[in-house]
Amino acid sequence: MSDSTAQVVPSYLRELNERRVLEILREQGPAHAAHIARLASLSRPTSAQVLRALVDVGLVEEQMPMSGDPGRAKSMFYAVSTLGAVLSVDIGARFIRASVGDVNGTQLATASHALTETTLANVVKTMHSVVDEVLAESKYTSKDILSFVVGSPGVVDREAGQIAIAGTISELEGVKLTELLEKEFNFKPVIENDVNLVAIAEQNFGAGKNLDNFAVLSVGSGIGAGLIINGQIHRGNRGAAGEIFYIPLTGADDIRHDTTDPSSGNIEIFASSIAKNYPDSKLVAPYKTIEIFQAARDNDSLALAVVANVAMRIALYISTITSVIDVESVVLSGGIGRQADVLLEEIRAVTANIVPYAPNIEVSQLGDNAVLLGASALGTKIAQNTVFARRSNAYSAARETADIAL
Amino acid sequence: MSDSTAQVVPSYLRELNERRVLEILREQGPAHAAHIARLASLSRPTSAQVLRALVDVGLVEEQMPMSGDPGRAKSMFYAVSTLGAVLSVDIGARFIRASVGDVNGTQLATASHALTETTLANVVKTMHSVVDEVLAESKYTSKDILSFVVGSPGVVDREAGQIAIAGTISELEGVKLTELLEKEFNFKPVIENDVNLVAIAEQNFGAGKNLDNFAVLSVGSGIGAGLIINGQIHRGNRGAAGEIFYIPLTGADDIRHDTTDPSSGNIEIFASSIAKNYPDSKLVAPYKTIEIFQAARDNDSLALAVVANVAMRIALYISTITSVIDVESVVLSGGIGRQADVLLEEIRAVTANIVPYAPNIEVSQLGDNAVLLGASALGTKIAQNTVFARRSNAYSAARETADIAL
DNA sequence: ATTTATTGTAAAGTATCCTAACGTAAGAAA
DNA sequence: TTTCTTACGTTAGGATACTTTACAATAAAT
Repeated sequence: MSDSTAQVVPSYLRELNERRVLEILREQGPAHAAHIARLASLSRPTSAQVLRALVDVGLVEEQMPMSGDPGRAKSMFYAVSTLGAVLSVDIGARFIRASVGDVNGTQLATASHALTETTLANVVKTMHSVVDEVLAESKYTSKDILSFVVGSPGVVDREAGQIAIAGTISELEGVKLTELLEKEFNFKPVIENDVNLVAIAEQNFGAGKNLDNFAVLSVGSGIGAGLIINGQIHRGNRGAAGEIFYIPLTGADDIRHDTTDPSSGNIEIFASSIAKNYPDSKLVAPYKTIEIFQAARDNDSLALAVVANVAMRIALYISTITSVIDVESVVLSGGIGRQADVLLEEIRAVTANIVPYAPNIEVSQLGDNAVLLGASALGTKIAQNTVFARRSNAYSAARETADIAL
Repeated sequence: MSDSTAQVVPSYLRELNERRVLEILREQGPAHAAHIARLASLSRPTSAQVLRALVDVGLVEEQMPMSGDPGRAKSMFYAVSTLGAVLSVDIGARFIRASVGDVNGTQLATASHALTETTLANVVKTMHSVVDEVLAESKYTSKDILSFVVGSPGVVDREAGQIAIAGTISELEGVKLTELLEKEFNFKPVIENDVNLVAIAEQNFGAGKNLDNFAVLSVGSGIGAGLIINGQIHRGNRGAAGEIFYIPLTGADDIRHDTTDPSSGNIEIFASSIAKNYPDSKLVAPYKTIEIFQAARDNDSLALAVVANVAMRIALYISTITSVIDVESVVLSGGIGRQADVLLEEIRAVTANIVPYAPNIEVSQLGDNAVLLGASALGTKIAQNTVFARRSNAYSAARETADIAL
């Protein structure tokens, strides 16, 4: 199945060890050869040799002796971060965000531009302006781009490079985004579902840092999930994994039928519909999601009723995800999900009532840039592979492209 | 995450190649050295050397030159199958089945004994009798056992080696099955959920042979799923993946509340409840599942109504699984699922109506022994690892135990 | 000032793989 | 029948990679 047909030759060992050393250098920071040798379980001579090779190729920088620890004068080795730029873009329904980072994952610039209208033309135009801004701020130019990851709502068809069920930005539907953006930006983008990127972000920087199996449940104008299974993002056979709003859940109909509504309105509509039962509420129409949650924190009766209903529906989806794949943790994200601190206890209680193995349920701490963070984590991996592959032979380059699945 | 801390040394290459050659030999059958060299992308000298090492260790057998093909006289190499026995047991609600196979996956003996009452004592007793029978027939003794895989209903806690939600055999609940069976049979068993084993069976011998992502939906006295994700069985964080009967699906309540009923009765009960609306039906109470399906094939009105209802509910579960993990295919199994040929078209239609990315839906062709086949496939892998590890050094043995996850 | 700890490098040894070349054998072609 | 072709297995040589051992260099500790 996953048997590579590539030859297993001695040079493969060296490649494995070079990748290993580079990764250690990136994760643990600068170190000298003997230290690397210990971390990588290599002998000192081999460690030095591997480092020399990485320096020759420009992936690692050597800083000549400086004092510090006991022992003989020794060089420090750094993973080079100036090889090029990692460009990330988040196409949201209301904002387009972008960031530029280096190969080691450091963010250099971030920006967010409002998306005034959700036409394709305007999406592209806004992308240009926000990308120009972050590139300028980062001091990189488009020629330095090593990877270009774009987060988008909808189901991403990776073969065709297009969006299938775009939801909140319906004009994206059926557009060959890869092709289009490659023309626009002169660099082939990797398109990825936005919730999947949030999951990758949580895996790298958030609540999923040490978890092999968890889900991100994004609740906002629509509802969707991103799954990390066995330490890897799970896209499914056609990229439609996590498209849970199609599940015919008892009592969850209003959430799920709301997905094509660009406003995150259905909470607001629900509030209107039950408002008359809560005359003592201080909330007044038109109801706004944020205000409702704020009022709930102040124990407003209408707000609490609305929030309880949301909690119930979120619990239903969490229960479903757990029942199918039994994750260790579910992280709530998205416009509504990130407000879920008010209803966390309720969600936990309802979930525990439905399923025997309730997961941990937490609220994302990553903020508005979660998609960008994920895009950038993915982009960093891609960039590292690209750079590494440049100096590798054909045989190992083939292996790497296969690995780019992340 | 999955970074092994083990050293990457030259002998690791040899190990990789030895495993590769052995696997080729097991899958493709006997071959001579030059042929293996081509299949494994090795040079002829290396191929010969690897084979010699495997012969020395007893994993491979060499048959001296025989005439036939063109070219110089050449030895044929066989993967040795007489290293020991792979024992598999399927604890079902009504039957306990067992089989003995060799390391290469060939079944040597199979038997099935009725489980007269579902007490723990009787389960153990029946296991003994059926195991004794297959061992005797296979000509192996308990000393030859290399792996012992037991399929059981319920959620398997692999740490504790016990069953959590046993469903159809409630007496298994909370029993430390690993410990108990090790005492009884003098060999430590690997306990695995029965539906998971069906999934492994389908992956190895059935509809999932070339698929990386598919699910087995087992419909019988209860309902459950087994998931192959990324080519691997997915057990979930606590072994509860696929326990889908907890999902609060609209209209599926009767199936899901039936799980503790040891008879596969709910179809029969449903038939009784609507029988009065179908006076022209030739079916008479008490209704039997098998008879209902048979009658449906003859277009009996009551049977068709019952079957349509079952189809709808199955479609709901398939839709849910697909929405969460987007599998390529769903294989129907279990007492009712395997009768689903009558309702396949209906299931497909309803599913396509609910979800945008409906999977292929098929009926299992594996028959009553599916659990055993899966247990035996899993057992074969475990046994191969055990045997291989015996001759390996400590460093590689550690790697293998980690891999036994399958 | 000496000892101790630790680094970097060189040399030697071992393991792995490959290619090239050779001898052998069997069938095909002349 | 003899020669050619094909294919196998093996040996030899060369390349790569990792380890261990040994030793010089250096800074901190004694």
